[in-house]
Amino acid sequence: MTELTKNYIPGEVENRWYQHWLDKGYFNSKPDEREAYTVVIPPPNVTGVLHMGHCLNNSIQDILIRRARMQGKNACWVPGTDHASIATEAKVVGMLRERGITKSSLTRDEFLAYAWEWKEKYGGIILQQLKKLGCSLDWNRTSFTMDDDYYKSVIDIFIRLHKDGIIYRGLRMVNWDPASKTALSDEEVIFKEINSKLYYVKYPLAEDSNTFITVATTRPETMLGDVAICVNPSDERYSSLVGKHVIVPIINRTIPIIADEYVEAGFGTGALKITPAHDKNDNELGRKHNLKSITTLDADGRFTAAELMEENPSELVLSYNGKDRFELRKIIIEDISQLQQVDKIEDYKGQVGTSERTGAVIESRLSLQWFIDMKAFLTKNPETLAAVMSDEISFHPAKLKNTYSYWLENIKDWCISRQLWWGQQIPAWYDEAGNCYVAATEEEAKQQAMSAGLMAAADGLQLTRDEDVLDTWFSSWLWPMEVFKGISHPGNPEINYYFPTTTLVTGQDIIFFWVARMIMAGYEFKNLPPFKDVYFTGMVRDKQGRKMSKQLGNSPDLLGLIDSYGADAVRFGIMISSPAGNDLLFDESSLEQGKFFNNKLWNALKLVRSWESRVVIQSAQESDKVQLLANQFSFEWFQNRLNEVKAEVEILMRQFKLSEALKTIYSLIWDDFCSWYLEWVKPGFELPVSKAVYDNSIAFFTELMQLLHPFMPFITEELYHLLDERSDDLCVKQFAAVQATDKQILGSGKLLKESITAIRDARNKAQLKPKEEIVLHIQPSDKTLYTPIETLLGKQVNAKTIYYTADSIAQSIAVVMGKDKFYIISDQPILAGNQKEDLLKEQQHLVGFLAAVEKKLSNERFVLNAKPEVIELERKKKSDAEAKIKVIEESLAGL
RNA sequence: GGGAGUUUAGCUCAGUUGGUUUAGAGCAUCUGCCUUACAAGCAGAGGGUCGGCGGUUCGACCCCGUCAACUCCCACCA
Repeated sequence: MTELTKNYIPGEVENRWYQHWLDKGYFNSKPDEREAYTVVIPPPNVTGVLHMGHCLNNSIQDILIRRARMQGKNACWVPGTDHASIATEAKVVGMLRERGITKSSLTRDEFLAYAWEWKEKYGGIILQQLKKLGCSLDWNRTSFTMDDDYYKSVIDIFIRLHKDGIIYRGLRMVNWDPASKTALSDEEVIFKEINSKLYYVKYPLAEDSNTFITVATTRPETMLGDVAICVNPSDERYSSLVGKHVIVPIINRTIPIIADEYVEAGFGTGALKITPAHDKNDNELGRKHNLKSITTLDADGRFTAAELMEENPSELVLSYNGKDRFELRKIIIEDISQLQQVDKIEDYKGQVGTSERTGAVIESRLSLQWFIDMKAFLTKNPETLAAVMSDEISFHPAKLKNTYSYWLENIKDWCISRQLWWGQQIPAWYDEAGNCYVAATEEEAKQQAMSAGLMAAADGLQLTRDEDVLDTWFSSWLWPMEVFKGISHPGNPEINYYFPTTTLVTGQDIIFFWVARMIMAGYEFKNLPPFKDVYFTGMVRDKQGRKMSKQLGNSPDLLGLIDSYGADAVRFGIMISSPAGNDLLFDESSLEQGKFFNNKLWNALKLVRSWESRVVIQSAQESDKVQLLANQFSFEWFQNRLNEVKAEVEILMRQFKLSEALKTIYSLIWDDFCSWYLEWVKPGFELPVSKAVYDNSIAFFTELMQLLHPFMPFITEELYHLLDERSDDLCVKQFAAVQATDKQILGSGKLLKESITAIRDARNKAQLKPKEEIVLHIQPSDKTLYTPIETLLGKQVNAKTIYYTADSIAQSIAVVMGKDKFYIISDQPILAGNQKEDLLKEQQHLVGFLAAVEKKLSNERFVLNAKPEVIELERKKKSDAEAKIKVIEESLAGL
């Protein structure tokens, strides 16, 4: 076997094994007779690069998938990317701008050609980066939400839902992003608190120009679209004015004063200006009161006087043309100030909606868009809510069920059209009269038109296709189905086998965007839940709890981290500090811990491997029966610890407590295996090693590597092969069934560890050097407990002889451990140290404890009410405490 | 404005239906060790009364109420 380097070097190992796994096709899945374990990746944006969030998310998925693969399941993890219409279109537009090309100078097809070119060149870098992390994705299945079949499926679904009346087109107030010039769904709007101003503007009464009504507004730039002033009907300040009129400054339009309960008398001046074209609430009020709507801002958020022309606008008004809304705000306030009609300006903290993608302040804008009637959809698919509430689909953490149900119960219609080119183009055609035909092709649309009798002949028929594309989420809600062609080729063997998928791992931030809609889609199109468990990860933050962001520069370079620590260490670091369902405070020191762990494994390997050349059937030491028994004890104890931990890990994994599971394995390896077991069986310097010790140690080590493999795949695979010559790979090695544990031997191990620690502590305090041998006298409460462990105890505390005694030993260091006592005799002068002080402290503690127990037992209501076993327990506590106090008192008397 | 969650050692978190020794882990800290697998290490140690108050109970970190702080989600009071 090869010489082992001093330290573990991850880089070369990781690339080599990943390639090997690929070559062997271990990640590829085909339907077979085994149970499927299916995970579909939350498709990252095709424009994306790997960041900490992906790292967390995909590490978790890989752990689940690898473990399932090793548990005899047919593990299938599907990779892919999302076309991300807004984000990608913005990227492509930016790229074109750099080349001096504007989008408006291109035809749709030309633009799309550039977009595809961009996608082929830069898209999906992130998938390559996932390989670095060790993700065991089935690359043959890589999907994209704009693949041909996928595209067709989205179109098909649109047509289906339209036919069912679930999709409709309508003129509504929508969230308008002036930066990307498209409508957005409510979920894409993020409200942010900003410091703005509240402007108090005086509107003179038409009936009496000396009287004013003052209106408080944050948006004076929309003033030229005002069509009424509204007050609360019970507001006495204004009751005499309702029904009269005011004159809008600058434009000099005469508008009515109306009353509506909607207005809160307490806010501002209690008078509200109504601008139906630019505010959602105003729009509703406008409709209620039959007011007209005057648009003054265009799609770019710039002023337009187009709808004001019939009012013969002044030069001043015309000069506003083309001014940006924020610039206009300043200008208008200046101009009204000139008219002496600004009463005052106050600072004001308000919420504004911003675009999730571009960050631009959202405008409410009246426009013709496509919607999904969510109420109708959910009435048709009540399982969407019911399945989650009944845990047919389990959320982890479960608290998100509340969030989910609240959203569903207060749902609004989903605006699915986007004024973009990159995406699935809406399959709707319009004739010259404006009639709409929804069909897969223009031919079919024409047929529809003709059969509707609205068109005389095909020849003269001019149809134009809807320019818009569909919301990205309208395609990604089909992801778990269409990656198996479940929509484009329903009933195919793959969808039947892999769907419903097993577990979805995703961020809490897209519970509405994606998770909820996938569940809706699952029931609507397949009548099945799309997955059984959903594991929601929190957000990755920095040490101080701040979000990772480019501006703060606190977002680490993941590939750089993988280079310097190794992928296993990165996975370890991120998983160990990732409590289920909570945000993760990322700290590079946890990666360091992972790296140290790698090194610990490497050193343990070096130790065990160094024995290889010294193996004998039975060592000289072992000819001694005592040594043989001691080794036997070590084997049995560790085997049982291993069984115990395997069972614990099984439970933790079922509960999705991955971080806990990793901690448990980490401690098993570092503490139980390295610190205890290996030290127990380790032969003296350059002494031969018995075959039993060698074989068992290799076998245990191998099992540990297998248990750890899902979390740290590379180093475990490497060590698996370095521990022994193997023809198979750990990656696909199947777990054996978990065996029962022997509580008695675990108890003995615990006693051994505690005894060792207690005696070492006493040695430390007495300043006895580790090399100095001692004689140990044990005064046990039960000698039989010590016989199986005495040899190992002696070895670990460097005792040359062990005696049992019934009496205290003079000239010794006494160690009290529960009801047992140890006496240490050394050739060195013994320092009294703080022995007495420690014993007194312990005594005080026990006396207090005993008092509490006695109080409990003398309370007759306790004896009357508590369960018998609890009372029994208290009695035992009492007698134990008394025994311990006695031992301490004896020791104190001897001092 | 509504809703949810959190509050346990310096930091990050466990703590299963209230009763097993007046609370556990990792990291950090302190002490002693370059002991031939490992100083990226070894052997030890200290540190919290479980956010405050009140209640239920024989018994509360755990259940109830209340107050406080923090976090998140939802909701366009102009």
